[in-house]
Amino acid sequence: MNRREASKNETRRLILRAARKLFAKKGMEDCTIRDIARKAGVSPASIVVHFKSKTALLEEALKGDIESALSELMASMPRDAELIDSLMHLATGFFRLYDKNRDLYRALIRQTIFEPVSETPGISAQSEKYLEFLSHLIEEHKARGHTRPEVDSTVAAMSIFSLYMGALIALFRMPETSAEAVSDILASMTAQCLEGISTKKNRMYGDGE
Amino acid sequence: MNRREASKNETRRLILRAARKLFAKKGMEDCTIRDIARKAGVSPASIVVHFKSKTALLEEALKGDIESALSELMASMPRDAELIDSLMHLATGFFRLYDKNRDLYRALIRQTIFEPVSETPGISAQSEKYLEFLSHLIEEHKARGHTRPEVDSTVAAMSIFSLYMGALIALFRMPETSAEAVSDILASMTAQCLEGISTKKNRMYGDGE
DNA sequence: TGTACATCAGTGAACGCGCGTTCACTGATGTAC
DNA sequence: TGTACATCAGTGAACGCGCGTTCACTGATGTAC
Repeated sequence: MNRREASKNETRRLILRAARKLFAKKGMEDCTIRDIARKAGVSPASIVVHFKSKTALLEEALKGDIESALSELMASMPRDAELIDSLMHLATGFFRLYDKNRDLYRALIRQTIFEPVSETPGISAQSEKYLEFLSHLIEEHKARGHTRPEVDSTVAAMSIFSLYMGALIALFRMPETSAEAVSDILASMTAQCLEGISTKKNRMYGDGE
Repeated sequence: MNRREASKNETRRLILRAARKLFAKKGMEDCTIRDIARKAGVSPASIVVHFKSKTALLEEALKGDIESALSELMASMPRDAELIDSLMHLATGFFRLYDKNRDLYRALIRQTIFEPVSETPGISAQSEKYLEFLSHLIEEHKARGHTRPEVDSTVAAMSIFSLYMGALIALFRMPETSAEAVSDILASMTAQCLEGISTKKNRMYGDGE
């Protein structure tokens, strides 16, 4: 690495450090690019050169926390547990993370969730990774005979992710509700989804059993 | 009603009409409050008096379409159908509505979905109404013996709504994907959720049967 | 019914703000010879 | 190794834009007597 590149990275690092502090302290809306520039000791124009927009900067600023949370959660997965327990381990872990600064994570998710995938490569890659992990988890349970063999694990992963998103919306929409309460709701929904809603005689499974 | 009130309503109506046209034509971001004021023939300040913000104006502008779509869909529900068919009737109906102007509905949902309930009374009331309708639908199927009696219909309604939201996110995130394709994905997820994911021996239901 | 006053919807211009963008520039660093 | 030039990260000031807000105001409408 060049000296030039090194100093570029250093500037980037300074900006990110200032951004993390200021975002955490004042929230997304209440701090400006100029504030962050001042704190980082760089020019506002420099921030725009390094990061496309304030949203992109927020994305980068929080990326590390999200990634390390995900790694930790994956590493601390309960072994040989029921599927519901594994899923709730992951979900509650994320809720706890978001609960540390709801406003900030709400801002992040609101800005990114409805954007075309191409606009938010960072977050998209993380979601994709998470979905794949869920999918593998289900395949694993299938191998152990705990999941119906005719279940498409990709579809199941998307379903579980959707339930998680539904709970996340509830978390952000109801500021007075605790993360634990939202976890409990999600647990109910997930359990129900795993067990099924229709009666036996109305189900199509079991044909091949 | 006073003449004063009548003229107030008329102004409001003029603003909404102009807003609907302009929003539909240019999208949320590309038209300003001043544009709408000009088209409506009123002062920009007048819009702010009538509506709290541009987002609130968008909400009001689209409210009618959403409400009438919901009424129509409820009225045209297939009678004595499978639960999955009823659910997909509703979901595809909404997807078709949103697909008429994805950018506009994306803007609406993005601005409202993560806000505290108190900030978006209009949309919140509509979601609430929809959730209740789903809940009743499930109770109905329970009475017909097609839904497991121990299923909590409120939780089930939230689950189904979450799956719908997940599909909606997909619709907005993937501009090149058709509404039909998203409907198909949702159908898979919903069917799976109704039938269950875990194997029989891993299920807890049937204790009381 | 008529008059005198109060109310209030709407006006239009101005304000301060943050945003992304632009631009000419500086000066350290890299590179070709 | 030394020199002369090219590159490019970063600067700081300015721009135009849309936003919500403010303000003194106008004039039609409502109301009290």
